[in-house]
Amino acid sequence: MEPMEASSPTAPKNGFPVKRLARQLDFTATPAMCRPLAANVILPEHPQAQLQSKLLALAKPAPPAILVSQPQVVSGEKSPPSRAMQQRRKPKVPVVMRLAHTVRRPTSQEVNKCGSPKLPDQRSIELRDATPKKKKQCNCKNSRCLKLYCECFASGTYCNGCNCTKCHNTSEHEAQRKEAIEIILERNPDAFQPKIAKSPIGTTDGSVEAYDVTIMGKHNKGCNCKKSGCLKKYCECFQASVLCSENCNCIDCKNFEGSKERDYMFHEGPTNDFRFVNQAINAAICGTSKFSYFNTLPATKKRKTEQLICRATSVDAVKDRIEQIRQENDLAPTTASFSPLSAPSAQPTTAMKFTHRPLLAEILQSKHLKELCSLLVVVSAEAAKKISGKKHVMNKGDIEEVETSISSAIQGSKDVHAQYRNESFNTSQVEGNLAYGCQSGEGDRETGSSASPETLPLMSNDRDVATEGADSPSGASNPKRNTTIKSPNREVFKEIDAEQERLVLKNFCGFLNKLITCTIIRETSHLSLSRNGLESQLGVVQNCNSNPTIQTRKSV
DNA sequence: GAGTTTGAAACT
DNA sequence: CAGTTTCAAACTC
Repeated sequence: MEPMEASSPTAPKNGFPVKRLARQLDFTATPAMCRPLAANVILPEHPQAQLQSKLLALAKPAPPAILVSQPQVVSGEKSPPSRAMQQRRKPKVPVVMRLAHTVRRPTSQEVNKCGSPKLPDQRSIELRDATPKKKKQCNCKNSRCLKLYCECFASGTYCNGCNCTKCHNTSEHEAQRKEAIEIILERNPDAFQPKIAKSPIGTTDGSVEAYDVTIMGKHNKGCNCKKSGCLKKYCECFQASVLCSENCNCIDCKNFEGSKERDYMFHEGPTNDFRFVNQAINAAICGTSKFSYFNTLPATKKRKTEQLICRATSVDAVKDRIEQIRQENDLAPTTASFSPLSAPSAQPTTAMKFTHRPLLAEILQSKHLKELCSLLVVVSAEAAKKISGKKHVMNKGDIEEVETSISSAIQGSKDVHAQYRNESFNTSQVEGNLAYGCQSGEGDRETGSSASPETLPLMSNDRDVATEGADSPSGASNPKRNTTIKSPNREVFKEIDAEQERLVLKNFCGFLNKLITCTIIRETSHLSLSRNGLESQLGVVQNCNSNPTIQTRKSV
C-alpha cells in the first residue's frame, strides 16, 4: 500500500497521477493535451499561448523533446508578445537527455478498480500523455485565482465550475486578469512555460511483458523539497513523474534512478526482503534514526515492514551493536546525522545536500554477504586452530574434539554454500548472518530458525545452550556439535569462543567500514558524474562496486 | 471533513 | 539574493 493512497481518494495508483495535477504548469503536457478541454479552454490571449505562438512563428527547428514539452499551443492564434517577453526572453532551458526513468504501469487489477477494463494499449496511451480525463477544479480562496497558486490560472484556463471564492479568473474580470499576467511575466518571463521538459516515452525493452515504461524528462527549474524525499506529490518532479535532476536543490532526495524507496513505491512492496535488511544496515551505518522511506510509510505498512525486518534482527539492535563495535574499536561515534557521504566523524553541513544518494543495496549484494559469511567462518575456524595449537596441555582427545568442531564449522559453511548454489539463498539466512554479526551471536534464539546454518557453528553461546538442552533441535541435528558439547575442557572452548568472537567482530567491523568507504566513494563519483558527465570516473564507481568482503579479507 | 504538512509562489 | 510569509494542494487522522 502506498503512503499517499492510504487515505486520499485522489491518491495516484502506482505512483502515477490519476488526475489533473495540482499546482503545476502542464507538467505532463503533450501534444495530446493541446486539445481544448471541455471545461477549461486554453485562451488564445493567455501568455502561454502567446509564447507558443511566438516560438512557432520564429520557425526555428526545435529539438523534438522541446516540441513535446510545448503544451497548449493554439494553432492559428498569434498575438503580440508581451513587453516582458520582448525585453527578457531568455533562452529556453536546454533539454538534456536523462537516464531512463522507469515507472510501473498499473496492473490489470488496479486498472479494473474503476470498473471498466482497459486494454493495455489504452493504459499505455493514458500513461504516455498523462492526460487527465477531467480537469481538477481549484479551491482558491485568497488569491482570486489570479496568481500562480491557482492551478487554472497557471495552466492558462478560466475557472469553470471550480470551488474557488472571489474568483477573478473569468472573462468578466479580463482586465484584471491580463494585468495579473503581465505582473507575473515581469517577475518571471518563464512563469507560464511548461515546467517539465519531456521526451517521448517508450518501453524499456520493448517487450510486451515489460510493465516498466520509461519517462524521460526533467523539471526545468527543479524542486526544492526538504521533507518529502521527493516521493510525494508535494514534489513537482514526482508529481510530473520525472526523476529529480541536477536542476533540483532537494534534500534527502529519493526520486532518482535506482532509488529503492522509489522502486518500492512503484512496485507496491519489496521485491525481496533483502532490501530491507540492506536498509537496516544502511540506517545503522549511517547512524540515522530512521529508514528514509520507512518512516514515510503509513502505520500499517510500517508494521508490516517492521515484521519483515525484525524477524531476525532489528534496526535498533543493528545500530546498537555497530555502535558497540565502533566504541570497542575506538571509531568515531555514530551520530544522528552521520552520513557515509562524510568522513565517519564528520557532521553533515548544509553544503552536503546531495541529491542522489546511492543506497547500500547498490553496493552490497547478496554475493558479498555470502563471502562475508564464508570469511567469518574461516576466520572463526582459524581462531580455533590457533588457540588449540597453543594448548599443549590438551590431550589428544580434546584436540580431536576441537578439530571436529572446526570441521563442523567449515562443513556448515560448505553446506550453506551448497544452498546458495542451489539458489536457495533467502532472506532468513541473510538476516541470520546479520543477527550474528550485529548481535554477537545472539541471533534469533527465540525462534531458533532465523540464523543461517553458516553462522550456527559460529554461535558459540548456542553450543552452551545446546549443552543444557538435550532436546535442542539444533543440537540433535548436529551430532558433531554434540561431541563438542560433551567436552570437559570447557575453558579451552571458552577461549576459542572468545577468540572467534573477537576475530569475527573485528572482520565484520572492517567489512562495515569498507562499506562506508565504498558508499562515500560511490556517492562522490555519482555526484561528479551527474554534474560533469565525466565518464572517466566510471572506473572509480566500478572500483567502488568491488567486493567489500574481498577488501576486508585482504586486510585481515 | 477538519486539521496538518508541504513546498511553490509571492513578498520583503 | 536570502529569508519570510502566503497560499493551496497533499496528506493524515
